[in-house]
Amino acid sequence: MKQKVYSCGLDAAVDVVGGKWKAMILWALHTQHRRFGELKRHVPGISEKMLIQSLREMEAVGLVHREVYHEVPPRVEYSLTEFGVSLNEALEPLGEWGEKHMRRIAEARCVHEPVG
Amino acid sequence: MKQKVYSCGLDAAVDVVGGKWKAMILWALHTQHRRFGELKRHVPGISEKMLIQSLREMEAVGLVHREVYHEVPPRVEYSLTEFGVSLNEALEPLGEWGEKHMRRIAEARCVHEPVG
DNA sequence: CAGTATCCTGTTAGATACTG
DNA sequence: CAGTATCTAACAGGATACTG
Repeated sequence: MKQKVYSCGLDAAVDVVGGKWKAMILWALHTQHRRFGELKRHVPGISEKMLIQSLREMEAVGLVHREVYHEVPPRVEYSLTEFGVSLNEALEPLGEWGEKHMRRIAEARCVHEPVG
Repeated sequence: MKQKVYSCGLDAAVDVVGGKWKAMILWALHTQHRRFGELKRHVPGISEKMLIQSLREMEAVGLVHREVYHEVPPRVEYSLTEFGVSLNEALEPLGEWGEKHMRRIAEARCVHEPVG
């Protein structure tokens, strides 16, 4: 990957939480730390591939902490770092906005193909 | 497009501001209304295709208003609706977060291919 | 349980050329 | 100026099968 140059803060933020799943994963971690399987249940529709991929990227940026317990069966717990918590807080207003206008958004985004 | 069902507010919000450009376009409109060409200059790197496409989608959701002036040469001005303004406000903390941690993010996201 | 490894597809976005 | 049209590349993401 090339040197990234962001043109504004939003650009950088979107680069980090962008994609279909990261914001939701972050949200799922905002109260407690969770195991891989737990997360999978908490983010409905996500595949194992996308879950681990998103987690790894967020771990690389320092948003998420991964703790391995060497037990049988294996246990791995994911949690937010301080950095992750701060991002989550920054994301909160957006989440509320989406919540509030969900119906309107859903309606606007499903009537794309005119009937007939 | 199928009926959309969002699993949370963030999901819905990301569906609306997602992609590479929309958040930045919204931002570029947050102070004043702007013409097509102005926007292009204000969102560095965007192609005309992506600009118009993003604008149209945001117009369809009601975030952006498009005003055509029948002059020669043609003039079209884009501005935020009330709805767009509210989204922009919800986006502000995220923008600030990105601004604050830009360097860290850029560093974390460019060292992907190990040397040699 | 917590992943990896492939293969495959649809969508996103870039390039280029053209128009009212 | 403000777009449209077309083609193509790249990537995100899904499906499926396998592993320590």
